[in-house]
Amino acid sequence: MEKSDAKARILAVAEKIFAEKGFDAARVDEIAREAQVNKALIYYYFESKASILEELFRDFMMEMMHIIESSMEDLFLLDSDEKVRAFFKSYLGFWDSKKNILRIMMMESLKESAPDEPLFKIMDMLMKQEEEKIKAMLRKQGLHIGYDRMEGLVSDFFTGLMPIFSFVLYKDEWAAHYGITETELIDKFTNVFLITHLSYHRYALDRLKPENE
Amino acid sequence: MEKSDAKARILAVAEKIFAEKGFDAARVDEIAREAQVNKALIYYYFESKASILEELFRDFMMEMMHIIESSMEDLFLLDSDEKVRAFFKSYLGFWDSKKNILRIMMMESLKESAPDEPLFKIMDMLMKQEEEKIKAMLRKQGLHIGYDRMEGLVSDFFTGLMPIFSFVLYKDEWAAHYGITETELIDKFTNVFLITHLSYHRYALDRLKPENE
Amino acid sequence: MEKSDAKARILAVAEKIFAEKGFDAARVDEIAREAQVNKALIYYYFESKASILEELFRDFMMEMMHIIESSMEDLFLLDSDEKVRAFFKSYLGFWDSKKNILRIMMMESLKESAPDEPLFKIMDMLMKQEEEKIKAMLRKQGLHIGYDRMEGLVSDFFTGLMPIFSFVLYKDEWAAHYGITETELIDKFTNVFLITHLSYHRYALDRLKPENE
Amino acid sequence: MEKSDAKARILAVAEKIFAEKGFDAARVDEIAREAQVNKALIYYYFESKASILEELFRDFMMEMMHIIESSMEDLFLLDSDEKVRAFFKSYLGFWDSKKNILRIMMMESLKESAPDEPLFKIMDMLMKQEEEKIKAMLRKQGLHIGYDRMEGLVSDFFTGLMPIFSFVLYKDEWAAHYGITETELIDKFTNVFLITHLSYHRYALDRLKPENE
DNA sequence: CATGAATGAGTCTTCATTCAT
DNA sequence: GATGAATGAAGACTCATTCAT
Repeated sequence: MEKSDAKARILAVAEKIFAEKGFDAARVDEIAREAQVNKALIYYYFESKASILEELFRDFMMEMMHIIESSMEDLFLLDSDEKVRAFFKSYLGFWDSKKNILRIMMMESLKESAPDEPLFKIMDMLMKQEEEKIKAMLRKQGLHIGYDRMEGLVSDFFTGLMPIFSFVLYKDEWAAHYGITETELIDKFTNVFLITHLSYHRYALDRLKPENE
Repeated sequence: MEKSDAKARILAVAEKIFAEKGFDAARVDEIAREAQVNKALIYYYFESKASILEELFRDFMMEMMHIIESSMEDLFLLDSDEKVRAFFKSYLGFWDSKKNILRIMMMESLKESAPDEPLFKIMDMLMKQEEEKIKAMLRKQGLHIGYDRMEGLVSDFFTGLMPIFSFVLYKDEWAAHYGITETELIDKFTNVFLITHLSYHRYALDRLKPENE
Repeated sequence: MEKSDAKARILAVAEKIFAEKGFDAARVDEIAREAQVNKALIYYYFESKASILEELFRDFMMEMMHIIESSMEDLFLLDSDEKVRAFFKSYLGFWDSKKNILRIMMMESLKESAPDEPLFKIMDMLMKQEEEKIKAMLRKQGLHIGYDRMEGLVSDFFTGLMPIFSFVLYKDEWAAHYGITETELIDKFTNVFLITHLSYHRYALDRLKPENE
Repeated sequence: MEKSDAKARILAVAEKIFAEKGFDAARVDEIAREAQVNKALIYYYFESKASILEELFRDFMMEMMHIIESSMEDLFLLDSDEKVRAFFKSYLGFWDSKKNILRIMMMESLKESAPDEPLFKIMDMLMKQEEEKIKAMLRKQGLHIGYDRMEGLVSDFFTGLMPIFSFVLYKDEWAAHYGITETELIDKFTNVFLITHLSYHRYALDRLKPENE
């Protein structure tokens, strides 16, 4: 039940072109040309241009779900700075590999007329998973589960995910604009992210400790 | 040299519609209709649909320049938590008032084919200003100007501006999605932002102090 | 408030082409070409191909209403065979001048998925008018208004209007197929129609007369 | 040489869909779907969409020929009103069973660009048969064959066949529109038709009788 | 026979832009 | 300034038909 060659090509090319010029500026003709299929074939596999986008999103969500369920180690249990940095960089790499779909998603979600916000769906998937880890960790450390869940969410979204997504999406242009190599940029961002975002987790944790009150 | 009424109306409506559906999905007809002007009049004032966008961006940049030069107090010299919070909230309010143009800018800048990246221009304007403040502050405290400028930039952009921009752009949907009032959401974001982003500034500063080595 | 030249031309050509090949087989391109207007201009004046048809129908109905209200002499009060024949022929001539729209209407109304049946609307308009004439006539002759209205309707539609419409629509081909001149054909049809359809009116009338019971 | 199941299904479904939306608006895809055959199979059995229509017409004509030759009693020899009415109703029932193909035929024949007019072919078949009956009848009654053949044709087509066809094609909508049951409608139409159309036959016959002058 | 995939040539409709007044 | 009309060049989508297996 693999996707046919042509269909897969259409999806791949559509993803690329949507990312390049945005959904609305993308042309079905161009997708057909680059995917080397007859334009009508696109409509054999998809109801409309919009439904290509939907399938792209759906596929991505499915993949995300599987990945999140199966792996995604716990950032906060890594026991050395080195390990934390290494893990974070591989995490960045993961999102970097999803760059195109991420870009499309963000462009679409910025429209005020946008629908149910796939961005939030990702967030929810990510959080459900993290929550369990945090709970487990807290239990191990003998702490009560009393943290401010909503604030955690706010932090993870706006000062966690958003910096990471924007980094992935802007890093190339940034590197070019400010004359810095990608490697250096990744290093600096890693520094900065670990200091900023992780300081929230530290803070949240501190708030829970009995001797802290 | 004030903008004529009609022209101003065109710009205002265009900004609204571009923000709602994105530049490419916006229709000149719709702009004309909502602005209550004849479609041809748009072409009397503007060369093309794209040049409406350009003027919108240009105007915004001009305004930003004036605002930055004239005001923009120094977040880091405010001497009480209360004052810092109050200032930050008014800062959020400022960006909130620029929401539409920000939205358009982000949508456009996410296109891989995007041009000179107005986002970076804003960043540059903001930084130039901050830099001077920081230098002044450092001088006053007798510290050498030796901090990692690029890292500061990375931090300010990815963990400062991006969280703020995304907050402004997503807060309504977020509040709706997670069932929280806007006021509460602003509060929580303020908490989180001050903890995360400011911890970088603290850290950067610490790195400079002699006794810190 | 006259229809602009171009719009009128579009309507005229559309009527002709719809009649020639049917609505579905008619091509907007062809209408544009024959009407000597830019194809896009058609969409400046009309929402869609279908709405050209609707306007054609609407205009026709309006015209019918006016004509029916203002004129339409009473066939049954004409006092000599000659006059009846002459009137009937001019009546035929009237429908002949509406041939195109009639043709389109019939084609469309034959579709099972057809909507509110413009054919019946015509019928209703025609009947409302005739009814009054009949009532007046009966009153003058001192007869009770007791005729079977529904049967009258059935007669007028299926053995009155339908023969007339089909005559108008098929007469040319008929004349060609059976090798007869149009004039002769009209004569024969007039004979036949006056014998058949009018015999119903005579019969209905007879039924009402007291001595007839 | 029976039609294969699939082929028969294609023909049946095509007939239904052509009748519903007209030949031009009917889609080969839809025929395939409803007939539960692969679209390509349609092109195995038929050269083109048009040739489905042709086969439908051809089959219908064949059937008509057989029916006409074998049966079709003589309406004018039935000796009581009751019998005439009963025969006429069964005649209506026959055409009602051919409703779909009739509908298609009429729609197609209304196109000005229509070809050889299957409607006239039916007419011719019907007439050839009737003619013989009439001749036989006349001979039996000792009358000369001197009637106006063309006028008879005109009558049979425009005030015989057309009312019957339109009755069959419009009766459902008519009943719905005028709020009458089908049975009642059939009764009324039977009344009306026998009065109108048959009065022509009576008239024609009268004209032939010597004592009639 | 049967089918999933593929395609050329449309077909309606849209849209930014321009013209004439 | 302002407008109704006009237009070229696409744009998304369709459809009868064919191919390969």
